[in-house]
Amino acid sequence: MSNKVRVRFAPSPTGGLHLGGVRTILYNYLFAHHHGGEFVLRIEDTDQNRYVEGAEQYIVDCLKWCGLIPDESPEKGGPYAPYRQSERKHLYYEYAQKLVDAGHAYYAFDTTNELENMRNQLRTDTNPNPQYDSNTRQQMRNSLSLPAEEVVDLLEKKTPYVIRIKMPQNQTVSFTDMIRGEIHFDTNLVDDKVLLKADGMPTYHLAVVVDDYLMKITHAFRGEEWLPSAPVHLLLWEYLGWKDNMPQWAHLPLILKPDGNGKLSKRDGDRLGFPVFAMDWKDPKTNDTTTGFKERGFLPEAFVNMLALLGWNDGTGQEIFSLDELVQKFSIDRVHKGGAKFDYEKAKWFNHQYIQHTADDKLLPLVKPYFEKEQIPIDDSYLQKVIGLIKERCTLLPDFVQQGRFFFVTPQHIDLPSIQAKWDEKKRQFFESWLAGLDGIGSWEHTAIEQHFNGVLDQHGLKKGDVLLPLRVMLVGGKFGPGVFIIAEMIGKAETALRITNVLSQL
RNA sequence: GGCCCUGUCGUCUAGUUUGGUUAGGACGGCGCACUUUCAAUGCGCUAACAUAGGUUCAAAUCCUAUCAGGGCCGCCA
Repeated sequence: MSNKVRVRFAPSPTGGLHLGGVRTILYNYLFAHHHGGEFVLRIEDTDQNRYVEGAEQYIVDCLKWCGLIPDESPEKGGPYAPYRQSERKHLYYEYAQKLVDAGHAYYAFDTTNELENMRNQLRTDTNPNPQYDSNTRQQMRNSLSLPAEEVVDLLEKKTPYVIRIKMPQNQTVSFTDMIRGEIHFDTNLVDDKVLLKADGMPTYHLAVVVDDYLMKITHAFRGEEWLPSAPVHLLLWEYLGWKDNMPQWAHLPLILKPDGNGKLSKRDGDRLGFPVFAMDWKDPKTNDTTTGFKERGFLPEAFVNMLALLGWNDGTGQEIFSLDELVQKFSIDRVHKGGAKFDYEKAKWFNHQYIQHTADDKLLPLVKPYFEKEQIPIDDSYLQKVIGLIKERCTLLPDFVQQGRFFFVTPQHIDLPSIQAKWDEKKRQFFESWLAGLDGIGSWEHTAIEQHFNGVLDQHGLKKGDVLLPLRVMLVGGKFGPGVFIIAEMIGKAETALRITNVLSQL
């Protein structure tokens, strides 16, 4: 018997991939690799009404960007293919039927309207959400309440029906969650969930159990919002006779909105100005694009590192981990139980850390597109030097353009007021004579430039602090950037002279 | 409303199993230093055991109750 760890991420391809989803993927990946196991991507596309064009490819792209590549997936295949539930449709009926035969499930013929009527009629202040359960099932139209002949008749007439689980009465269903410990449920309070829909597709409840069994999943991670339906799944594993093969469950804490409380949603990101999806998601119906972490200028390594620490830590205080380190150190019992509010400031801090620790030549291809997008003419080796000079003041990739543009193009907007605040004739004369002597500088290199600059300074009886800021503003356009003589060296003698002359004429 | 989950600085968290810490770290904020601007860096400050009762010489840690927040209650996942 093989004990190989097998986990799966099972998204429904209905839109952008949420932060929480990526974290679930990450924990799956880390757990699998830590234990030398396998990580499976399974697409749960059993709801035909929610089918969204391109959503599956988008998920695959996100996984690739994050570097969390599954061992088995729809595109890659594997020994348990197909990995798309819509392509496994034919498998589920048999199991649903088995459950009916064993008396653990039943046919229900109620129409949508009838269900709605039942809920409306039974709704009271003390019971705002009436369920289809052991209390109400006898009043509904199903193979438990109807005479056997009528059921046969309805089936023969091809009346649409669903198959529901028959929740037992007076039982306590328990299991041990890997991060929460013992959890108990009273079966009287759980409803008869639909297992097989009228269109022949399974619901999540049936599909997750059947596929986890068929795919030999050993550990199942999912969000905490699934906890209430756990007893259904537990019972299904038991009724199908697979109890000994049931995976160990771990219900992950939720990622909460930064302000107030509640689950973090795409809307919160729009409202507060930060991404929630991993990558840009363009809704094919509305054509609206929601910004992703990737396009916002995050490094995938930073994004993944940040997510790993949102609910987990290794107990040492270390915060920066490579993916390999995470694989090595991750353990499910150090996952926090409580939900974590997402902190965008901290997320940016991680990215800043990663930019500092990434070599300039690795940064080059990541930064380059942002310059191209702004149609700034670039030379690779020059850009790489610039990157080295400005990286410490860049938090997100687009910051490089903001911080480095003046290395490539003459600034259009000059912060004149900053110069004018302390401007006088003496300073003008200094700049003019320095300009005139520029050709006297032996090699156009920052130490030589600075030396020459200091010499002229002495002749004019000025202090360095008097003219350095004006010089900076003339070359850069504003009060920012690395050492001013290095900037002069980089942009060249002619451009330096040009910028100074230009600004001088405006003063 | 019912059920389930959770509760340590503003935020992420260490510490809870095996009671004894000035309750530690990080982000943020504030201040200082450095400085040629912006950053970066270094240093410092800020700030928490949800509440109430127990048990105990001693409780963040064990027990009880309360409170608060969250999740779920679809032929969605």
